[in-house]
Amino acid sequence: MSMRQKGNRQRIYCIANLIPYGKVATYGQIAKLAGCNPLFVGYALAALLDDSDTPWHRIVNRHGQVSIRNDGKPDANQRIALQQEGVCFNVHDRIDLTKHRWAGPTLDWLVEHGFDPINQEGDT
DNA sequence: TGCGTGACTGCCT
DNA sequence: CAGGCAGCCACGC
Repeated sequence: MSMRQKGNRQRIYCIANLIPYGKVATYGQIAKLAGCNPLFVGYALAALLDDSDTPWHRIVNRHGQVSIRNDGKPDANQRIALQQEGVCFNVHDRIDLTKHRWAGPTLDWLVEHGFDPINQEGDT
């Protein structure tokens, strides 16, 4: 696996790359999958370049809103990119996570890539 | 070589 | 019900 990197960032990127078109994931969701704090997810994505293959624009905060950068305002381009994928924003500039939230990778994928399935909420 | 920065979330008071 | 605090990886200068 190319994910043998000890850094959680590589994991975060790998998971982020799985987010399908028209779907969004939260920092906490990615964090739990990667086995690290949500804070690191933000840190990791902040280091991504605009030309990165990682669909970082599909990752929003737990309020369903576009993340706010150190500029003091959300990246309008992120919202536009999401809207182009069919993601709708509410009156409060929020995404309906109950409709657009990514269900997450399959258990097979987790095992295939050496992730810890036990860490996931496999409750019934 | 060491320190500060950097896109968040959940629990406690 | 709302606000504040703690968590701890990787990169640049």
